[in-house]
Amino acid sequence: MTDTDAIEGRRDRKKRETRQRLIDAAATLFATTGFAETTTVDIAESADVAQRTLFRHFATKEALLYGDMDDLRIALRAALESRPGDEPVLEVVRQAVLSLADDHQRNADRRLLQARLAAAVPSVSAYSRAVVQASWEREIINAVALRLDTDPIADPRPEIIAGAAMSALRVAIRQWTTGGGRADFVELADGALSAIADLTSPGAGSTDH
Amino acid sequence: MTDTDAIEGRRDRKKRETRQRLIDAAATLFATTGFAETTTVDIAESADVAQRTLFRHFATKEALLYGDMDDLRIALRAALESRPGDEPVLEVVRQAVLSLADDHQRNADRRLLQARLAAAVPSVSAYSRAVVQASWEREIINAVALRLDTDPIADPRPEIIAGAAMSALRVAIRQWTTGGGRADFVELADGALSAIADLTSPGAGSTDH
DNA sequence: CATCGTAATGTCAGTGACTGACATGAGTCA
DNA sequence: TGACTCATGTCAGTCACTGACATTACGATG
Repeated sequence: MTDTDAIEGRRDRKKRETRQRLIDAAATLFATTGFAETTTVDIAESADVAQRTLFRHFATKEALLYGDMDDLRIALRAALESRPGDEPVLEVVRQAVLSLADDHQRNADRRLLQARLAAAVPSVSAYSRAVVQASWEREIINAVALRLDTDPIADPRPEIIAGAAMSALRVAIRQWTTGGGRADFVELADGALSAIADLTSPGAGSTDH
Repeated sequence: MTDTDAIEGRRDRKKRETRQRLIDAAATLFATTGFAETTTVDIAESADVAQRTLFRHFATKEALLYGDMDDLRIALRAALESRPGDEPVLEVVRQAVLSLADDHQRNADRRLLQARLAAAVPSVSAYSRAVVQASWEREIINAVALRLDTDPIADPRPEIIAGAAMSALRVAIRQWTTGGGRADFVELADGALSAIADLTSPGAGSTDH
């Protein structure tokens, strides 16, 4: 189905399982005991591995909380690449953001935990912004630059479009989190994204109080 | 001149001086020895205080590197508030970003050091994005919301405009840093900011490869 | 199936950021 | 001068994270 299933042997499977046990153990402990209150030794013991093994799988405690985010970034990239080449850029970005909506609905508990900890713990907030969201932003920048046939280093437009999109996404995530994950993420995202389109067509950049 | 000079006594002055000595000692050591290679004990000794005193002034090692950024945020706010009420929002944001340009030209060495460390050290990058830049972004969001007479929590437009502006600012800072601080920051910022205006008038959000 | 190389994990002993508790001394104010 | 406050010093501790080395489990190869 994907491209990473090149006949996985027992060794690779065990490694992947250990990694997943660590992620799940961490999420459970963070949810019940709190982020700061949970030590990496606690998590390692709960996953039945040595602390050293934990740090071979994850560089930081924060990375452990967001351990399942690589899949999400890959899904985002896939969504960006799957759109027809002549589709308007904003629509491509919209579809990409909506691919994240799907995930949030399916993994609501985990995403809510991450969002709540990001709101409460500075180091988690920093990781979320500077690592997780920045990686999404880079995917969008590259995809937009490709479609505009431009150099994302010299031309600021891809980065600006991506920045606006990420802000819309953050608004949607915040509203979704505030509502306890009960609201329809697609609606929220569409609402925020439409504000970008409003900027690009009417003169919303001028006075209108 | 400002509003924080409510007759500063000797005690407050000494506290401020200690804080400044820590900032300068840290910058010097970071520049000569490297960020990771410099310990907080080194910095404290270089500033002739106890390590405990360092951590009473700054919560983290990263905060120490960006210890002079509060002034910058205050300047940004002042720039946002000083613009006439009927000025177009994008022009207000432009003036605010340009107020940061002034500072970068004046404190080029310090800003280059911060930018270079942010590019090289993950924890510094995270702090820069999630603390420093996020605080600027909040200032812009609030100012834009005020001018659009809208609620920045419910209405996504202020946050999206601020997100686009922050992306433009990041592009300008990156280009300025890449050029060793020799380029004209105002030109770079104007170049990046004009890409926002391009989005709001012509149909740059559609196909145009 | 025995063997050998390799990759994952365990063990152990650090380093260094950061914190709480308590002591001290300088600055301020009556 | 004397009481009071607040910045700082001292000290001991916790915990995230790392390097070095030993060990065990896989997997390929004869």
